[in-house]
Amino acid sequence: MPSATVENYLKCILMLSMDCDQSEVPMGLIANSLGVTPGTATTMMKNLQREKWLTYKSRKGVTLTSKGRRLGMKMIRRHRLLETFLVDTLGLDWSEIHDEAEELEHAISEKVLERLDIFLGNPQYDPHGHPIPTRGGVIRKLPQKSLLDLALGKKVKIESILDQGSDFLKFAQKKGLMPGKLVEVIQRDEMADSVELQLEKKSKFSLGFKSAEKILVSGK
Amino acid sequence: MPSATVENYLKCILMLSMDCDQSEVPMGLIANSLGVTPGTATTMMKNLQREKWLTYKSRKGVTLTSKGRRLGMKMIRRHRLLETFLVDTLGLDWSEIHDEAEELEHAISEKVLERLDIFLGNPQYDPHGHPIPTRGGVIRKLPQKSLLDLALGKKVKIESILDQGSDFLKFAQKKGLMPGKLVEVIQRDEMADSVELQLEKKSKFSLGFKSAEKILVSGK
DNA sequence: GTTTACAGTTTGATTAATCAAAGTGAAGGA
DNA sequence: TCCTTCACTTTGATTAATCAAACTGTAAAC
Repeated sequence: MPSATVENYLKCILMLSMDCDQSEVPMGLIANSLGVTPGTATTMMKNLQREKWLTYKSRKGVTLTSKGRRLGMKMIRRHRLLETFLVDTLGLDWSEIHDEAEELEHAISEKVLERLDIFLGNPQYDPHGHPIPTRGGVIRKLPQKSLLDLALGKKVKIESILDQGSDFLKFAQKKGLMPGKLVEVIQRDEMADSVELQLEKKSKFSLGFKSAEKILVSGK
Repeated sequence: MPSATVENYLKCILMLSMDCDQSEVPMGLIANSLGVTPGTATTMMKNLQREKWLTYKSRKGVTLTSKGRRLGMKMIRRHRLLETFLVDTLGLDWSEIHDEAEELEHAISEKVLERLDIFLGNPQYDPHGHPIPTRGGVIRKLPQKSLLDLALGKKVKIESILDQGSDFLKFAQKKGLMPGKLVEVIQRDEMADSVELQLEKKSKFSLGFKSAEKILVSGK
């Protein structure tokens, strides 16, 4: 059985390969997002290759095997179902669940997870609007449109928040930037690098481009 | 923060010191119940002493410090609350929850645990009838009377099952030997080393002395 | 084409947890 | 008192995961 460390590496590599959308994930990204030194990542990739989780090409990067992709997907499923449980059932704060789920995902068995899934009513999205992979490892695509791509004056529904950091999430929650809420971009200032937003029944506020890009909205 | 291994050692030592009722717990018992070699236990005890979890006397045994007892008790609380959750909320089988809780207890935070406690309605006993320590580390005593100490023909309530093994638990569950059920000893055979039992609305069956001793009943 | 910068690799060491097997001390039998 | 036994301790080795720091390959910059 894979260790918690192996589970973390594979989940991380899968997520990187999903958003960089490149089959070959470079060492640097991996080391960086797991907070280990490059040497550690290199050593680890060789071990993971030996156990057929991925293929590793020196100075190129790694590609998950289907075995590796399956485990990575399983970890994402666990993580997101756990986050859903922590918010919906136990009432934890939206911004504090990531780290909790990060621990629990390595300790929960398949059996308990599937019971939890049933108990929660087979949710499709976690509290941040991220799609939960099915038991078979299929995951819905996120909308590709963010607040940055939005025409002025158009009201759209927030779908997903692309940030796991508790600081940004705390801010987003306070402002009402949460999945399901309606939002409108009323101003856009290229020079100031920011957009001005209006949420229903809330006062206006503005958001830098970098942050606005993290708020995904429905495509219609 | 203590590792899962340290948490296991301390929980184990606390449980041993509670049922052997001796402040000094011998090495052999510890090594045996954790399934490690004696040498491993000795080495570990020295490390645990260095970090003030216990005091270790060579060839005598170990005694938990109050810091050690507190952590051990916290682990028992986590374990039993988790078992309660797995049975009451997720509907897992009575006999399959021990190992699941054994993993989860190292991954769940104080915060999540206390939310879970509230969600479950502050249960006093786990599904096997074992008392759940309070947040402050106080634990109720188990009844001291087992089916072996019972006068013939007296109907009493089952309080607790002193066995974590899934085989015995599966058997007990099938027979209806569960906390809350009423039971009566109708025969007792010293030679055959067994007692004959009658549960309400069930057929009679018999139980060896060793097993009968694991079924605790109310004192009245 | 050289050169250089930097991404990535190698090497040597460390820490926690473990085992096997050799060694030892103390309590009870002779 | 001496000896034996067995519980416990010591020693030397292993595995997974990590780091710091020295080294190297390659692609872009000159």
